[in-house]
Order: sequence, then C-alpha cells, then structure tokens
Amino acid sequence: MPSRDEQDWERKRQQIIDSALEVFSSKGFEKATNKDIADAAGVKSPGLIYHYFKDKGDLFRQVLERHTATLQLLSHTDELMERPPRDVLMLMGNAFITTLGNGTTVPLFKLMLGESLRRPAVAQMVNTVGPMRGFQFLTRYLELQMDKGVLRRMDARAAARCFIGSLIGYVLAREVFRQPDSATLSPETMVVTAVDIFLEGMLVGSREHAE
Amino acid sequence: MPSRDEQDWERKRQQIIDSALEVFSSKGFEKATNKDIADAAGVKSPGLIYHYFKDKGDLFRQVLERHTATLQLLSHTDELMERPPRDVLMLMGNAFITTLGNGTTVPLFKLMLGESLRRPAVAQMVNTVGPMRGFQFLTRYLELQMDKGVLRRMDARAAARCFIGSLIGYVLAREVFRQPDSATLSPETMVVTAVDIFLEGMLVGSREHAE
DNA sequence: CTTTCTTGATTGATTGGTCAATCAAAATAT
DNA sequence: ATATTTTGATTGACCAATCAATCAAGAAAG
Repeated sequence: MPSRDEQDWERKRQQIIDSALEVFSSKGFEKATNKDIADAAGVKSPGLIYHYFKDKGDLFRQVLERHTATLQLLSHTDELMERPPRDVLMLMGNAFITTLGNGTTVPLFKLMLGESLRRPAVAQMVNTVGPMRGFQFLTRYLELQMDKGVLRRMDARAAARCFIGSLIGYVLAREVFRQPDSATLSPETMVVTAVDIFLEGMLVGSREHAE
Repeated sequence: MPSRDEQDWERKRQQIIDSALEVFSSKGFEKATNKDIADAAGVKSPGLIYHYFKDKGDLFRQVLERHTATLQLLSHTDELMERPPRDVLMLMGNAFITTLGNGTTVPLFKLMLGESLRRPAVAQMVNTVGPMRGFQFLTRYLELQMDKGVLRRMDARAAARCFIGSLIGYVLAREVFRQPDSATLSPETMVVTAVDIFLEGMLVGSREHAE
C-alpha cells in the first residue's frame, strides 16, 4: 500500500517545478544546475530531482507544460469571431499588456524564446501551444471579416503577422533590449497606436481625414 | 623585433573570428567549445585561442564587433529623410528580405538574440549598434513626415515599433518557430502587405496611395 | 498500545565526463 | 641565437547522473 498520499507526491513535484521555473528563467536551461534547483525548492539534495523526474531535460519539459496554460488565453477564440475588428484587436492587445504586468510570464516568455532559439524541439512545442494558435485564429478572423466586406482584401496571414509582430517587437524592445524610451512609451499607448494603424490600414471605406 | 608581419597576425586572427562565428551560430556561446572553434579554424590546438584573445568571452565580443557592421546598413539614413514614406518603408522592408536570403546573417541574428536574452551586457551592445539606430531613425522620419502633414499625427515611437516589429515577428515565425505557412508566405508578400497596411493606416488622405 | 516490518522519500558522497584556461616545450620564423 | 607562434598535455573546477545508506511514517502484528 502506498504509504504516502498521492496528493503529497504531486504537491512536492509541483513545488520543484515551480522553483525550477524561477531558476531556469533567471539562468537559462544550461546554466541552471540541479543544485540551484534543489536549493530553490528547499530540498537539500540535487539527487532528489531524479526521484521525481527522469532527468534535467524531463524537468524542463514539465516546467514548460505546466505553464503553457498561460499562453492558452487565446482559447476563447470562437466567440470572438463575430465581434468587430476593434474589439478583437484591443482584446488581443490588452492580453499582451496584462502579460507584461505579470512578474512570472515575462521571464517565462524570455525562457521559451531563448531555448527555442537553441533547440528546435522546444521551438516546435512552444510554437504549437502558443504563437501558432494566435496566428491561426487571427488569420481566420481576418479572412472572415474580409469575406464580410468589413476589411480590405489582402493576404490575411501577412496581416495577422503584422499585428502580432508589432506587439512582440515591443516586448523585445522593452524586456530584452531594455530600450530606454520603451519605458516612457507605455504599453497602453503602444496597443492603442497599433490597433489604430491596423484598423485604419485595413478597414474598407476608411474614415474622413482631417485635412 | 616583431618577427611576423602585423598583417599576418591580423589575418590569422580574423580567420579564427570567422570560424568562431560559424560555431557560435550553430551551437550558441555556452555549448561551443574552444576545441570546436580551433578545429573549424584549422588550427590544431584550443590553446592557441589564448594567444590571440584574452578568453572565450573576449573572442565572442570580437565576433560580434566584427559583424555588427552588418547591422549598420541603416547608416545611409540622412538621405532618406526627404524620400516619400512608401520608398522608405519599402527600402527598410527590402533590407530585411536581403538579410533573410543571406546564409550568414540569419544565424548571426539568432545568435545575437539568443545571447541577448541571457546576458544584459550583450543585449545592450547589440541594441546600441542595431535595433536602436533603426528605431531612432524611423521615429525621427515619421515625426518629420507628420510635421509636414504627410502622415497622420500619432505616437511616432509606437508607430516605428509597429512597422519594425512586423518584420521581426516574421523572421521569428520563419526562422525560429519554423511555422509551416511562413514558408509559403514569401518575404515579398510580407513586406508588401506590411508597407501597404502602414501607409494606408498612417497616410493623410488614404486614397492617394499608388495603384 | 507498542513493536516490528515495509515502503517510499531524502540525503550526501561518488562517478565519469566535459571544458576553460594554463603552461612548458616544440616548431617556425627572423 | 632570439623572438614568436603553435602544440598537446595538464590542471582545476564544475556538473549531470548514480547509488548506497538513512530516515520518517504508515501498516501489520502482537
């Protein structure tokens, strides 16, 4: 008979995963040692990790899997299909702002990007759960709105990448390259401007301009 | 007495730097061993590196410095200030396309981004020679065109990031995440669409763009 | 209730291997 | 001969992974 509750096992496991996220985030996969992780998790032996995980790579995989839920905000997509473009773009933009305010997701984002650059397998996994979904949704949405005649006809995949790329670029400028003026350029201004340009650029029968 | 020509010394040094770029690009800074680099450079000892460079980090720095010239395409900026928006955006877009076709610069781009994510010092250096210049130029250009009344008034920094971010996002989708449809979505289509959306979105009097 | 048995959790030490950096000696040029 | 370049061996540190030993706690037996 298992002497310990299965819940206990799972709780300890999650504790290690959570601590590993912090360590991986701050040092990257390679430079994070098993001892770092053990220390952060409050256990006294790096060996213990192998009781809960196959190896270091397995632990890393579990960390990603645990937190990919974060990226799956973009799963409420179906209800969005009928909403007007401004709503949809603002919603996606605001999701980004929220992410930027969250102390965990930015390091996670950097970790995923950094490891994706080195390991194709990680790139594929991250892509499948995150970016690809976003692109596919937005592409389908834009196509629908073009069919409806709300938006101008153009390559929907390219347009979707334009919008999402704008936001990604802002995150990189701010969080990776720490460009000084990204500090004064607020996420809100960034999103509003991006949405504005895209709507103006894609809507059929665009507005009267101030002459 | 200097027994060897200074040119000889410099040539050997460059040979090591060039080989190091290949190795760093394919394996990243951490996983590239001095032996890998020595082999690639056709020298038979990892120890030789220390004759030409202070340490591995110094070699890496030299590699970056040598190739940051690649990023400095964006130095012909002054003459561009007077050109119309479509020309300027297409020019920047085409610079990206050229980069994507070049077998060296894409790995270099990934290397720089990857190491920037891990090491703030690298991020700052890369930023200063590359992205920041691009942003600053485009921001100033957009402000000028707004003053002239050619473009709508909006936050120029945000708008500049939108455009460049669009292109960056495409590179990431294609080269890092290898999204399947990025293969069929040609760089040309991407650039044309991005320029189109931005012009339409930012021009005063949207009907006047070229057919 | 207390003792013994059993199991899984945890530890610390160890192993096997990698790698950056150093160094002395050899090769090469002057 | 002298100075410089190149080499291969070595050093010392670090680390993933393994493993035998210990520990804690529950179950079973008395």
